[in-house]
This record gives sequence, C-alpha cells and structure tokens, in this order.
Amino acid sequence: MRRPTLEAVAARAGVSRATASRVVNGQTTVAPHIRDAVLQAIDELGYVPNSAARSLVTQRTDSIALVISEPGTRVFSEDPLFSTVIRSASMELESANKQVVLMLASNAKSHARVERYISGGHVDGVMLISMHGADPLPSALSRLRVPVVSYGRPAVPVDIPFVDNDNVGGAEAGVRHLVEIGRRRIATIAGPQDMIAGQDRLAGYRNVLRDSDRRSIVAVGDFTRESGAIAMRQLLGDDPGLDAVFVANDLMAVGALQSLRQAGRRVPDDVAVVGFDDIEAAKYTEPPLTTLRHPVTDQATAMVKLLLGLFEGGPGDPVILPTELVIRESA
Amino acid sequence: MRRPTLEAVAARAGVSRATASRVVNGQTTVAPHIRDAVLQAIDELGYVPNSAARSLVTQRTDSIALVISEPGTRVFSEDPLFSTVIRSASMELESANKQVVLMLASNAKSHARVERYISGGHVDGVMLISMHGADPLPSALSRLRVPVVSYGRPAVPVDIPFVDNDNVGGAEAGVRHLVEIGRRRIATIAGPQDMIAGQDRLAGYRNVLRDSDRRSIVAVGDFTRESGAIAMRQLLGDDPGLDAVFVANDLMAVGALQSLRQAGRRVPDDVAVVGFDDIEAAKYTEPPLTTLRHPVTDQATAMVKLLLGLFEGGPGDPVILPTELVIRESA
DNA sequence: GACAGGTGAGAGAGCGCTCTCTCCCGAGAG
DNA sequence: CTCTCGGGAGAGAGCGCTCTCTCACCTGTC
Repeated sequence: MRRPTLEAVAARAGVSRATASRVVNGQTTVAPHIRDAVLQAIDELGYVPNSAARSLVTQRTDSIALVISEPGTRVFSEDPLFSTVIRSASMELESANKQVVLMLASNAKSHARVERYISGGHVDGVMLISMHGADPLPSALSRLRVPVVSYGRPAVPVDIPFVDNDNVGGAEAGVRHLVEIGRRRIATIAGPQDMIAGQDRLAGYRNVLRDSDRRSIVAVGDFTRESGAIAMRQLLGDDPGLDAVFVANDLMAVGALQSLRQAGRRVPDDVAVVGFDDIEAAKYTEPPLTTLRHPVTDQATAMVKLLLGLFEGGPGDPVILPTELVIRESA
Repeated sequence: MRRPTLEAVAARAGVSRATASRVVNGQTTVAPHIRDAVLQAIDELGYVPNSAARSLVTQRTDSIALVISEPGTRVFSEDPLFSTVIRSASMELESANKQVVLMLASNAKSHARVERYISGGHVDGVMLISMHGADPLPSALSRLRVPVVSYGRPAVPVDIPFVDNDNVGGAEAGVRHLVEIGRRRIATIAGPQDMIAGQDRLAGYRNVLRDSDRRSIVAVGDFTRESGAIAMRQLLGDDPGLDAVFVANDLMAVGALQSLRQAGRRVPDDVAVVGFDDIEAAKYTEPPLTTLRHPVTDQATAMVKLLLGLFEGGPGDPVILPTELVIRESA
C-alpha cells in the first residue's frame, strides 16, 4: 500500500489535481467550500506531499547543508562550539521550514563528496563552518552557483558572506584586564595559526602588550585541553616568573589550569588566567575561569538570517558581533 | 543556464538516455567503448544526477533522519554525548553513501514537524535519540512505515530495535569499586528517573548496596553540572558523614566535585567520587575522575549498522555494549 | 543454412507534482 | 438583451530520471 497522491486527494474531494495543489500550497483563488472539501480529503487520506516530485518541478529543495569542515575529530566532539552552532542554526532553520542536511568534511574524500553533493543541487544553500586556512572547501564552494555563508571569517580571502565575533577586540579586552590588575609578565597560549580565531586572538594579545610596553611570551596550542596543558608546561619552563596567561580558548585554559596545579602554582595568586569563549565548563574549573563571552547562539542565528536573506536577493554584508569580559576568580 | 541532464549526456555521447542511465548506475551490460563515451560526456558536461528525479522514480531518498528529541537545550550543547553520536553516525552513514538530515525535536510543535516529515517519505530510515520516558516520539515513529532504530533503550516499551550500553552492569562495577576500597557510606547522585540511563544506573547502585548490606543515600539530578552541584550539597546536608558518592554521569560529577571543594571535603581522602561516561573533561577535573567508560562511538556505529541491516531485511535485535571502569584519582 | 539463445541498446511509460494556459460562468455595464 | 470582464476551476505539459519491454544483431548448434 503506497502513500496517497494528490490525484487521490483530488478524486476524493471531487476536484481536479490542479485545484488540490492550489489548496495544498495555500493559494487564495479557491472557493471556501471547495477548499474545505480538499482539506477534509487530505485529512482523511493522511496525505503528505511528495517532496521529490515537488522539488523536481520547483527546482527548490527547502534544505540547507550545514558543512562542518574539521579534520580534528576530537575538537568536534569536545568543543561545545559545534553543538551549540548546530543546535541554534537548526532551530532557526526549522522555524523557516528548511531542512538541515549535516555534512562532515574531514578529509579529501569527504571534501569531494560534499562538493559533488552541493553542486548536485540537493540543497538551496550552504552554511559552512571551516576554521582552517588550508581548507580548500570555502573557495571550492564559492565557485558553485549556490548561496554560501560562513561561520567565522574564512581564513582564505574568498567572497563569501560571514558572521564572526570580534576576536581581536575580545583578546585585547582580556589582556588589558590582566594589565589592569597589575600583572607584569603576561604570557599567552595562542590557538593554531592557520585559524582566523587563532591569529586574531594572538594579534589582540600583541596589540595590548605592545601598547603597555611588555614583552610577549607565546606558546601555541591547537585549541584542545591537552595542547593547553602542554603549552602551559612549556611556558613555565621558558619563563618561570610569569604571573599571568591569556589562553586563546577555554578548553586550553582547562588544560593550562591543570598544568599550573601540577607545577604548584596558585591561581590567581601566582598566575592569573584568562580564557576565551565562556563555555559552560568555565564556571566549574578550579578556580572558575575569567573569560571572554561571545554570543555563539546569536552568531549562528545571524548566519541563518544572512543565508535566508541571500535567497531573497538580500545583501551579503559580513556581520561582526561583540565580545564581553566575564570576570570570575582566575583573574 | 541550467544543469546538464541525462538527456544532454546521452546526446553528447551519441547514445540513448537509457544507456546513459545504465552507465551512471554502474550496470555491467554496457559495451566498454560506449561506457567510456558516456563517462567522457559526463565529465565534459559536469553532469550530476538530479536526486529529486531519481528518488521520485526509485522511491528511495538515500537519506536518513537523525532525530534528537531533547527538551533541554543546555544538555544538548554541553553533553559531548550528542556531538560524538552525531559525528560517529554521520561518518558511518557517509561511507554508506547516505545523507544525514538532522532534526531537533524539542517541543510539541517540532514533534509534529518531525512526524510529518518522516511520514512524508523524505527519508529511508530514522535514527532516534530520545531519552525521556514521557516522549511520545518513539511510539509515534514506530507506527509509521519507516525503519527506526533507537540510540539507547526506549523509555516506553515500544517495538524499536536499539543499541545501548550496559547501564546496570556499569553502575554495579562503579559502586562495587567503592565498596572494595573500603567505603562505608556510599551515596549516589542519580540521573532523571524518566530516563532509562537514570533508572538503570540507580538500579545498579541499589543492587550493590543491597548485596553489601549498606544503606542507600540518594539525591536526584538532571545530568547537568549544575544539578550535580546542587545534589551534592543536598547529600552533604542529609548525611555529613558520607565517604563516597557514585554520580550517574560525569557532567554532574564535575558539579559535585565543585560542591565538595566548597564544603572543604578532600577528594578522594574524605569523599571518593565515581562518575559515568568518561567524557574528555573527566581527565581534567581536580582530581581526575574515576568513571565508567562506554563506547559511544561504537554504539553510534552499531546503530547505523542496525538500521542499514534493517533495509536489507536484517533482524532488529537489540545490541548491548559493555562498560569499563577507568580508575583515576577521585576513587 | 536455419533457428534458438543470448546480449546489448533504444523506446516509452510513468514517478507525483506545479504551473501555465484555457475555458466556463456569473456579474455588471451599456 | 448582449457584450465584456474577471474570478475560479480543469486540462495537460513537463520536471529528470529509472526500468520494463522490445528489438536488433551476433554467436553457436545441428
């Protein structure tokens, strides 16, 4: 037994397929009593439109690809960023009646797959989360005739509208806070330098240190807890006298706190720590983490709005959202 | 300029549409030189099959809905469980050439949406993550004529194949460990009792306490860090002399550790703590958390295999995966 | 040399829907 | 009373593909 078709609905309601279609699509040029008859037939038969047939003729699919281009599987699972973006974007798209097709692009093979899929016209638009500079996907997708928006400024200069937060300004605010509470030797654990967030947050750190006439002490991690722990140990080796560290994300800050504890340093008494992101876990570290909050949810929502706007021929102007310093106990 | 169709490919290769279709679908009854001509035409035109047209006639969509029915948005964002399942399942489905359509069902409205979508034949199958007993979705979906598998045993008895881990056995192992290291007053922070994981882990705790002739001391949380912190404070109020606590998940254990610290209890000297899940953060708590590891990735993969098996008429037998005690410093 | 059997390619009928075009009918104007 | 106009409904083409049916041709056998 197959699903009822429009034909069946039309037959039951005693009208033509065209009229039934008009009712289904909410056109107003249908007389009320006919409309009611059709609606009743739909109800009785449990009719649901066949989307394949519909998009075959309309050339629309009402679905959006959410492409996450991230080689590091651990980061994906552990950084709440991704789930927050996925959730917020999904909910926003849902209310616009769009479907979310999730695609993970972790290697060359899946890149090809994503490209093929997108160019196959399966989706009306693409939301891209790609953080790494070497990623060929942003430029590849920008060449296809499908609207694309990016979460975060693309690391390569490419003509894709994006939504980002103020990484430089946030980092500056965080480091400035360390200066203001009187710290002299302020180190940083930077993020990966092939990522915009990594670059910009380091730039913000450098800006403030330069202006306040301090020497910069830099270690580089990859935004995982473990790399934060390693980088912190390295910093303590390089400069045992450091009295503050600005960590480019909270996950690494968690690792850094552990290393500081193991090295017998008290936080914030001996070493003040400032993170970035304000993930939920930042409230539960020992001590709770001073960090920079940026509106991930708003950013995801803005990205959806940007994309939907593009469909209507709207402008593709980048959106930059502000960050906010959240002071807890670590600095 | 529209995308090239199979018709165009056939014309360019000088064959019929049917033959071109045979080549695209990898049928062997095509002579090699004709096959090559078609492939070349495909390449030159950049042809990509139109999936809407294809699924209109094949009645397949090659996409799978991943439905996450979770009212608590915070849990979704913060519990790495979801992202791990999403990632693992996605990767597994990708290699089977299936698309993942992500659907979040957080309220009655989105439940209706999901139901409509699934019954609309947009997907070939459904993977359902629904943890709450009151959730009407499992039974609703089981009534549709679409294969459904569940991540975790459904809280209501419903005929859906599932993959779960051994919650009871895991909890027993965790509590037994506390008994073995000589703890006398072992409390528990249980999970929500409308969730199977919450029920089963509490049952495991009770089993061991009963057998070892101890009194049970129970507080209930909702699997968030915050609820863990609150429950711990409550337990300390109820029984200041407790010397161990089995926490039904790591997130709550993180909160519990914070409350213990604030109450001046040393872990594990004064109070031993065992968690459940072995999330990445468990390594970075102070002290690192003894917990029960269960194979989330394997569970997700098994779920995909189960679903794909169902398509081929395979059996829908539940799969239960074992858990493993990971001893760190908290107990 | 005739015929059976098998193999490879084409013709054509849909899959379920939308949308344009056409037609009908009733109301209002002249 | 006739003509025009416009709203409301139907007819039918086609979206791009798959798949069955048919047919042509080639090989092998007696």
